[in-house]
Amino acid sequence: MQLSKLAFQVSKNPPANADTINHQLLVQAGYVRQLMAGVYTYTPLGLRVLRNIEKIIREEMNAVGGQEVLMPALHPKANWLATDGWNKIDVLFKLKSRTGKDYALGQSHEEIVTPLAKEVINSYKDLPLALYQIQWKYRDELRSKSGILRGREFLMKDMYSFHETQADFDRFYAEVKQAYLRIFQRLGLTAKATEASGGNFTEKVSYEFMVLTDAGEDDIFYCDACDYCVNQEIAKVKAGDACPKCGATLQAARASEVGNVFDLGQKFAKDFDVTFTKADGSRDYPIMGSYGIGVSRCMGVIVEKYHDEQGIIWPTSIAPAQAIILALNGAEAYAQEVYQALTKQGVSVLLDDRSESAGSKFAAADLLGVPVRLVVSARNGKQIEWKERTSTTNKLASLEEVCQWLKSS
RNA sequence: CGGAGAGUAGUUCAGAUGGCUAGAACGUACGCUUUGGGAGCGUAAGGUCGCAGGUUCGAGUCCUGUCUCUCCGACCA
Repeated sequence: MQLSKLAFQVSKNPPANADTINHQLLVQAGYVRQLMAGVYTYTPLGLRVLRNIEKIIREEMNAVGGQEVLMPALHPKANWLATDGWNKIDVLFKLKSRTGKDYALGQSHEEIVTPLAKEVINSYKDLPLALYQIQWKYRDELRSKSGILRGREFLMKDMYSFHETQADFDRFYAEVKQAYLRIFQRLGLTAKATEASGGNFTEKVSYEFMVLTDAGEDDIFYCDACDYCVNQEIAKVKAGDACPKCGATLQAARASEVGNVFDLGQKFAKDFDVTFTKADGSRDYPIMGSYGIGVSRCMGVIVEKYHDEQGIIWPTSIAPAQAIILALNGAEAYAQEVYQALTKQGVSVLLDDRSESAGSKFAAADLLGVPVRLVVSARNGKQIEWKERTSTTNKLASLEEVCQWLKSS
């Protein structure tokens, strides 16, 4: 990607009306554009980040046996009447066609996936089944806020599993919980599996995956010594209390929920009359689970966690590129050469070939937050200056060395 | 939905007590100069001052309504 041809460029001015870090930096760096409160466009570079996050999630979901589908976002009223969600869920967006028919926009997909799964679940031999998708969700929030952290439209990975027995569900539930922790770790986030209420979904305890950040909206109590963590909304403890698991002192913190897992029991299977034949010939309802990850919210939380005065600092795993080449004056031709060589080697690299001053290019590279900055300058001959975004020092290297380092990173 | 702040050039903003052709910086176009931390000089384009009413000889400025954004709250799978 050559910056001179890029549709959305970095801006010298931070946007007005953006108080939250992720909102401010993502807009200023040109990763997103706001259409209205809680609704954003992802630009070519922003979309790259989103896709990189998706890729990690897909790998882990596929690894636990999830099969990807893409369900509709536009739903008929009937499915939401079946669970009474049409009346009970106040964040459900409802709309009417010009012929007077009622529709809903998907805020989650239990009402769609359950009747869908009914088609393929006949026998215990068809279980377990896990379907997932990565899709836009719509929620009629009273107030959306904090940049891309709480949108009325947001990208979510939602998986739904169906099981023959509670034991099999418990096994899968634990596997997904581990997969989630791996996903967040790969995204550069330290997520705490937090006990929380099941909301409208279930009476049982659910787990929310919380990342500590002041930009979040949840208050949690957690233990530094072990993995105990509980949402304040159901907490029977408080900060300063002894951890019920290990006895250490509990801390209070603000956090953002980046994922959750729910034990749905047989509620939805019963609502949609999904049954299967067991080995003994009797019929039963499958046990269901649902598992969400806020993909776009993750992107926002990552910016909240990884930035400095100069701009964003993307974790390498999801950065829009591995490196950015700055073509300083007198070295434009060689910079092109380096860009072509690295691209040919499969390295994802940006080239700042704009007719900007050196200072402007340095500032843009910092703001964009690409992990490695490669300065190509007449002053260094064929040597390339390597500097990591997180480092204050740099070193000179040959094109071959740079290529090796990037390919192994 | 309650409370607070804000809507003026592509962007960020300035425009006391109402007063003539509404300004700046950045960005953009052209020319010259310049090239290691958001360069300099010159020229130019770019605005129904969110929208709709009203008061007034005269409204970006005052009044009413309305829309939108941000923050706090309520709310939140």
